Amino acid sequence: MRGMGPTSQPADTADRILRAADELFAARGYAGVSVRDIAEQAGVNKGLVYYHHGSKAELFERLLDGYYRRHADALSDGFDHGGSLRERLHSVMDAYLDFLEENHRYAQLVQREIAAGSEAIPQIRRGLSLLYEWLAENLATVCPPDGPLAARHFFVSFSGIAVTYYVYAPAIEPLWGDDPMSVKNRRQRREHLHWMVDVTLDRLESLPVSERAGRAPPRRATRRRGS
Amino acid sequence: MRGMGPTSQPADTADRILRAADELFAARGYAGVSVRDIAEQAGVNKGLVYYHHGSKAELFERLLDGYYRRHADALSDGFDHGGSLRERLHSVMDAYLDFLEENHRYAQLVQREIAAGSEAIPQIRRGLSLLYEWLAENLATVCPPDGPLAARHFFVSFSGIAVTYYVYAPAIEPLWGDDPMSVKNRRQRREHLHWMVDVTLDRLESLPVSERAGRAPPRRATRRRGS
DNA sequence: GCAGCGTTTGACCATTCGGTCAAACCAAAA
DNA sequence: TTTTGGTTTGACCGAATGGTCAAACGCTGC
Repeated sequence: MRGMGPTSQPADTADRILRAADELFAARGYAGVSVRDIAEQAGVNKGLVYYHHGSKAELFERLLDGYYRRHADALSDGFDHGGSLRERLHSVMDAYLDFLEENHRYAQLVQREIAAGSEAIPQIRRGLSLLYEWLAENLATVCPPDGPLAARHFFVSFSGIAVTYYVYAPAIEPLWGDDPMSVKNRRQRREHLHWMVDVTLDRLESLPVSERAGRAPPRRATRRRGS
Repeated sequence: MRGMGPTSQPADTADRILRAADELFAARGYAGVSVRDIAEQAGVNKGLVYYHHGSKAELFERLLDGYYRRHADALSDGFDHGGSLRERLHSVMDAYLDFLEENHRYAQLVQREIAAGSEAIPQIRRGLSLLYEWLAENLATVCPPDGPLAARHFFVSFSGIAVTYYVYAPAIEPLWGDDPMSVKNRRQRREHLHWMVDVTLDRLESLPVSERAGRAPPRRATRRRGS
């Protein structure tokens, strides 16, 4: 690695560039930020961006790699808690929320670039995959394998529910007339999500066994769109 | 308006440009698309983009305006259904899903540009505001005014849960090994969301009245993050 | 036929983009 | 002191960007 070189602060410069890129990419998206912007934000010569990180694309990739590592670490911390299914679900939810609160730029950054082709962003897919497979495995005992109550739908719903808050926070604020990222509101949000997990799990556990394994999911009180 | 001019197809050209911009902005984001790209996609001279729509920013604004109108129309269709609270909630959910299915590019487009400053995108705020105020009003009888079960949290959760699917569809596909936008899966998703509405409403309606109005929300079976 | 007018075209502009490079820099090893 | 090698700088490149414009086009009413 390029660490601890003879002069001033080599790794420090590379890191300042990375942090500047983090802020700008999250705020304006990959295409919305120029290398000049990044260099200026980092207080550094533009050429240094290429010296330390190769290119704009490679810089972006390194940024995502760092996030992916932290994401995977945070989730696996949540995964290897023991206890009942309910306790494990709450552990993972908390781990996910911890990660999102400490890396809320990640959610914005990913969210901005994911809508296009996810082809070019394997880190994101791998990150999602971890959570998806864990959930599919752990919900197998209470969810039917197919239909609207299959684990894969709860994966989308609960990861969506968790991420949405942090991604849309700047848009939510004017609606609420209150800062969604305040300590009080973040704690309330956490309680809300745990309540949702409990309510959902309660209902799933109360399903007749026949409806958990069969292909015909419960349709009670649901309806189609024609009013 | 500039409609029905003497030559070839005036309004048609403006519309083709708008449609091309729609596709490209949704796929690559505002900054990721050049006016040349749009003109090429529309099969039209670049100058015409400026002739018909003024500038890139103004073109984008018109696009959002059109979506906002359709969004507002779709929602108000769902709003003025009668019946019980439960029936009205399902109507609005269906109206919202109908809109998202017919305008899935809107979700991607909005989602891409909302994370930055929502300052410059008043159309988006107004669109969200319609749904937020309707929900806050209609949930007032079953939700406490504050705390983790306040209507505003359910607004974020359920709009998030609904939108996420359509925005992340390209990223979900490789995970599922199945196309989330297929007819079968979209119908399943709809049933899943109605199930979530029912489960949530059931629990809210079973809350003791004291917990619906008081400032202390129920904490049963929820926990803090330290495991 | 001809004027009038909305539309279309392609050349053109200044600016910014991602990226390169030779030269200068500077602390530590010799 | 001189050499060394990782680091920093500013000038520079071709391509692409958003935007402009005078000229050409083509239909309609006269």
